[in-house]
Amino acid sequence: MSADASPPAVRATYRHGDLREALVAAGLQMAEAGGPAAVVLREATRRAGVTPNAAYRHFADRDALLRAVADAAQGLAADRMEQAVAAAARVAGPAADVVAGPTIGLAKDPAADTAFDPAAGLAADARRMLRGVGTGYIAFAREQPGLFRTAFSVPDHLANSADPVKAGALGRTPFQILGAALDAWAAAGILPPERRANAELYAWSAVHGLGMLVIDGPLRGLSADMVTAATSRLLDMVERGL
Amino acid sequence: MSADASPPAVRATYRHGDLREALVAAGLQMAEAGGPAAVVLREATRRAGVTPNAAYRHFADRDALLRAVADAAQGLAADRMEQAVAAAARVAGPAADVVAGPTIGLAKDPAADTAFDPAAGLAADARRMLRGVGTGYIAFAREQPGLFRTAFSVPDHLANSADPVKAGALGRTPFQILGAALDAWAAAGILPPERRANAELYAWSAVHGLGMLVIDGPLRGLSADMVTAATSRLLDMVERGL
DNA sequence: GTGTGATTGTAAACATTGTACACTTAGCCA
DNA sequence: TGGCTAAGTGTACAATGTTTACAATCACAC
Repeated sequence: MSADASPPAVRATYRHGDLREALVAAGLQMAEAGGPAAVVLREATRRAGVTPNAAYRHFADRDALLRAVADAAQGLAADRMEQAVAAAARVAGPAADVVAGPTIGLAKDPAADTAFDPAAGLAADARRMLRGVGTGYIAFAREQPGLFRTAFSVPDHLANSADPVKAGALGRTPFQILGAALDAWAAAGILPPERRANAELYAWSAVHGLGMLVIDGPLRGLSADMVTAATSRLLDMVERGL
Repeated sequence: MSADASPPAVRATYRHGDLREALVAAGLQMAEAGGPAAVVLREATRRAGVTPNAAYRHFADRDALLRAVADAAQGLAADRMEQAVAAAARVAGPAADVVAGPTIGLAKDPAADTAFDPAAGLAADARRMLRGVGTGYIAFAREQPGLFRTAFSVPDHLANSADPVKAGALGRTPFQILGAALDAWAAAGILPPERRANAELYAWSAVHGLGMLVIDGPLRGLSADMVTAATSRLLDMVERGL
């Protein structure tokens, strides 16, 4: 806690330049270290080298600041998820669409095998994609518990799930990334149309629940290996049950 | 916020009698109204008719009080779950040998049963029980969002999941109630033994995730019907995927 | 250029909170 | 009866969110 990143932030000009951004950035730092409760308005202004009240020119109150920080955190979560999805796709290699790692046996049509059946290829891709989404989500929860809690336990509405302020570098929000994976499932024919509606909720619920329980719920303290295994098995359950 | 339950609580005796209990009770009230963040130590002492510092004779700090409140809230959750489990069992009709309540040891002699296929009866009972657990959990989240958040998002360890202080009136903690339902699944042969281990985590994750998302996550604002439907479909997924 | 008005920041102040330290009261037991 | 000790009180302090009044600056029409 001694030599922190930002120096007292002495500022020459009267105007800050982009105080709003600076406050959110400071908020992210604090959220990273201590979750949503650690996002304190005065400290944010301090780090921005500004008087406490200056924050009120950009945010109605502390809660508004916290929400902005939460949105930014969701963007970071989206980045981590995109990364995991990309990694999962890459694992497949150039040609082989063989199942990755812990994917349990769920082959539908035993006729289709390696390369010939295009539908099987689509299905394998879709499964990989969804696993990537879940893996990335849990990875973010484990790697950045403070940001995770900030991102996903600050009250918000479903209607805002696609708000661009929550998007990652690639322009998609976590919810949209998940939705895309489920669309892929539907397109590949492994998710019956009648079950596509609201499937986000179920998949998200499962993974979000694990994330919360792992980082600050009754399941805290599980070893990394246990969490990895649990994630894998949870995803198995989702795949089987969707 | 005007005429609150407890009068200023004027006290004749110097000793309070059971201050600890009074503080937890006050904390529960506040948690009910505003979640964990609303549990404020000074206000609790105020409601108990006592000086702020008196609380420090019973709790190391605000966090210790909050944890005690969370434990009590888990007990209330357990009560709601037991109720739902019992209701689910009752639905089965008088013939069923379903025993609600804390009875976990299932019938040992499969011969004795009303239906023809005893195994099928056991399986149906087990499914009903698990659905009851999930339904009760979500019902608690919806009926008491503040208590739910307090109960299940205050950091704790898995090792404490069976701590009697978290138990409901029937003596079981939420985790134990869930575990009993899964035991019933295993006993009925609908949960392969190799999948029984840690199955609590997956089932809990799914339902807990839905609970969190519904009450103060991105899914807040869904109508009651939508939540009911989502709960049912989520439980379908769990049943299919466990 | 130069006023003029809206933006953005500052100054001072207040109620509330968690918590430490030193004290008092009263229940209990030898 | 006397004293030990648990349980409450009083005072105090630093920190936080937030309000109200004021000052500096930018931006732009003239």
